[in-house]
Amino acid sequence: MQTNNNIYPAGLYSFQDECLSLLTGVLNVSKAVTYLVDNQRKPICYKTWQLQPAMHRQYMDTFYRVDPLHPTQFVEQTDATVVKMNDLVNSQERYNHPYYRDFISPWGVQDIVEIFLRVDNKLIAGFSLFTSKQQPEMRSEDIRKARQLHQFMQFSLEQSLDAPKHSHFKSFCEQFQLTPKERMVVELVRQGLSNKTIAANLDCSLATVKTHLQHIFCKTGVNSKAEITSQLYNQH
Amino acid sequence: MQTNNNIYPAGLYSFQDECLSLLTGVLNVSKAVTYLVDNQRKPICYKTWQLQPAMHRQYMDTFYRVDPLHPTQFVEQTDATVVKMNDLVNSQERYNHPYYRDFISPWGVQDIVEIFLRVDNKLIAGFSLFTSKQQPEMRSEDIRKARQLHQFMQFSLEQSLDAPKHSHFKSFCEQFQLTPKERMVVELVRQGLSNKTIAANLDCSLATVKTHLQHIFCKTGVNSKAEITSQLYNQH
DNA sequence: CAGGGTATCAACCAGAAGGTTGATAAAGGA
DNA sequence: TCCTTTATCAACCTTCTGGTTGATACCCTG
Repeated sequence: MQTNNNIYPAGLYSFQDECLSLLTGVLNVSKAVTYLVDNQRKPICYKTWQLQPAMHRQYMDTFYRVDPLHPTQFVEQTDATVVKMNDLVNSQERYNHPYYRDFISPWGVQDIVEIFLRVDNKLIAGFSLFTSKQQPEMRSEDIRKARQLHQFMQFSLEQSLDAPKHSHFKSFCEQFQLTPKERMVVELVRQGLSNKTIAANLDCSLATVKTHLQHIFCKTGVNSKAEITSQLYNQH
Repeated sequence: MQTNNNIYPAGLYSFQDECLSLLTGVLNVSKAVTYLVDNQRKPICYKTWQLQPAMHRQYMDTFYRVDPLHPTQFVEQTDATVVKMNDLVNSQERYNHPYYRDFISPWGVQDIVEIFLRVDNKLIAGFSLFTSKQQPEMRSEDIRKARQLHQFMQFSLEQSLDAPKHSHFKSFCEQFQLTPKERMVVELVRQGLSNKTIAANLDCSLATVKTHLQHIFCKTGVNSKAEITSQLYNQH
C-alpha cells in the first residue's frame, strides 16, 4: 500500500483519525474523507466517515482526475489551507463541469471544504468535508471555525513531528523587510550574544548595534532581544 | 528524589495558547481563562481571553476559595474532563452560594464550562469558558463539541509529550539537575519573557525569579537568559 | 531533632539593555 | 540634482538583568 521512500511516523495515522473525528464532530458535515499525500502528491491512506463506499470507489476509479480540489491543484499555493469548493468554482462552471454534474451532484453533495496540512511547505495530509443539499449552506462563520481547527491541527502536527523550522529566520526577516545588516544582528541575537559581542562581530560600535536593534524592534513590534529569539522558534 | 512529575515540558505554554485560541474560536463563549496546575494542584500560569483584569484579580484575591470548579475539587474524579457549572450545582444552591451571588452573577456570567487536561491521571491544565447572560444557554450539542475538542487536545498533548523536540529541554534540565521550579523558569526564559513576567506567571516575586535564575546560571555555567535559549536550540 | 535541599523574599550595586534625539555619510533611484 | 534608504556613531536617561548577601520557611531523611 505504501510507496517506496515514503515513511510516515507511526503517529501520523492515528493523528489522521483524531483529526477526522475532530472535524466531523465539531463542524456540521454529512460525510468526510481524509488522506495522506506521498512524494508524488498522490493521495494515499484514505479514511472515510459516513461516505458511501460506492462513492469513494467511483472517485478512485474516475473522478479524481477532474477533481478541482485534488492536491495536485495546490502545488504552488503553499498558503492554501482551507478551500471552499463553491468559492473556487463559480456556479456557471459547476453546472457544466463533469465533476459536479456527474459525480458531486448525483451523490447529493452541496459543497465541499478541503483542509490541507503541510510540513515545511510540503503537503502531507488533506481532509474533504462534505455538506449535503439538505443542510444549510456553509457560512463564513463555519469557514472561520474550520480555519481555527486547521490552525490547531497544524500546530499539533508540528509539535508531534518536531517539524524543522529552519525557514523561520528567513521568513521572519522577509516578513518585516529587514535590511542585510539588521538580519546579521538578528542572527547574532539568536545566538544569545550580548550587544558588545555583536558589535565586535560586526566590527562596529555598540551604539550602532543599539540603533540596528531599535530599528528591528520598531519594524517587528518586538520589545526585546529575548523575544526575537522566541519568535524565531515559535511561529504564531 | 524530589517528585519530578512537575516538569513542564517545553511547548506546554504555547500549547496552552493554541488550546485557548481553539476553544474560544470554535465554541461560542464570551470570555475564557486557562491555567496550568502545579504539584499542589494550585493553578499557575494564567492566560486570559476577553476577561476583565479586575474580574481575574477579584478571583485570585478572594473567590478562588469558593470556586466549585477549582482543580482541587476534582482530585478524585480523574475522569472529569468537561464539566458544566450549572449541571454541577443546582439553581437553588447557586442562588445562595457566594461564588455565584457575589462573583459570577455580578460579572454577567450565565454559565461556566471547565475543561481539564491530564497526563497520567494527573491534572496539568484547565480551561474555563464563560457564557454571558446575553448569550443563549449552553446546549448539550455545545458540550458534545467541547468534549470533541477536549479529546483532540488531550491526544495532541500526549503526542507532543513524546516528541523528540522535548529531548533538548529535558536533557538540558536533567544534565544539570535542575529542580522543578528551575525547569519552569527555564521554559519561561525560552519564551523570551522578562523576569517580571516570569514572576507573574509563577505567581512569585521578582526576587524569587532572580534567585532561581542565579541557581540556574550557577548550575549550568551559562551567563545570561539569552544564552539559555540558544543552548536549548543549539545542542546537538 | 539536626541538616540538606528547595522555595521564598529583600536590599543593594554595577553593568547591560532599551528608548530617544540628533548627526554624518555613502549609495541609489526619481 | 534631490531625496530616500542604509549604515554609522554619540550622549543621555530609564529600566532590566546579573551578581551578592542574608534571611525565613517547609519538607524529607538520617
